[in-house]
Amino acid sequence: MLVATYNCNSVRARLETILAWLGRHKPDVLALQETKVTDDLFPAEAFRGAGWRVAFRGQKAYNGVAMVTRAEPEEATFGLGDDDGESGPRLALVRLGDVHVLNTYVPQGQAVEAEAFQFKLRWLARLREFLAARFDPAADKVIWVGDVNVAPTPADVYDSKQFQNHVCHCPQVIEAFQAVVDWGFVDVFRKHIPAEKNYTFWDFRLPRGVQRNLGWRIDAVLATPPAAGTSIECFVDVEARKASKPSDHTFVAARFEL
DNA sequence: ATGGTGGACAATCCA
Repeated sequence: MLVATYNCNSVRARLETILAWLGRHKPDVLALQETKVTDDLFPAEAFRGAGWRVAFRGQKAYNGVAMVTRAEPEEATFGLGDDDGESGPRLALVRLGDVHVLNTYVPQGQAVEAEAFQFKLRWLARLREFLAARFDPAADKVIWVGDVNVAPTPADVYDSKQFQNHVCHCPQVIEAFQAVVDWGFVDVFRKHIPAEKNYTFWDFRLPRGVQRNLGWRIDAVLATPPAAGTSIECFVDVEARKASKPSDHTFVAARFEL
């Protein structure tokens, strides 16, 4: 089973890029974040016409998640389930047989002194509760992918010192993220890819940022031990970030013997 | 030196 993730920064603007990647890699699941479109305007027919199933939950201009799958999921749900739909466009969960694939777009947080940062910390705490209420990490096969907006170690950002107070790298956010991981996840990305200058995101605003590799690892692939134990590879499609009309993130994928 | 670009969507907001 091949599971992939991509923060597309508008599914409509990146539709051809996404369809080309699907055709090339034929994943079982592609998790998308920042689709930036309401459900009535989501380009579902473009995916279905190319032979894919797609489930999505979005809103106008911001956020939005989608799950593109080869087979129809037995279940597809959205949101953390503890609100009035606020978290829907940030979390998708599908079940394919006994495998659960979770897709999150964790709030970015804006600045450490902003209310949005407290919302981010609470959101991560709520995610741990969401998992604990539904799964047993020792028994259930759960694969968690997505834009987690956290670079959890100094090796996960090109200049760790410069970003000590950044919402994606400061000690408070790393602690909040680690609490979710400690619920029961193995870092499948790190199992296969060395902790040196291997990133998934390069800021649009830095001149030649990709060529200079001024990146961050803020897109994640994690899994509970019963699923992580079967992973055989993980890769970042850096070439896709260099193509015309890229997102600032790129595709990350992992293969499991599931 | 606190910039830069990209997307949505219509003046800025978010990243």
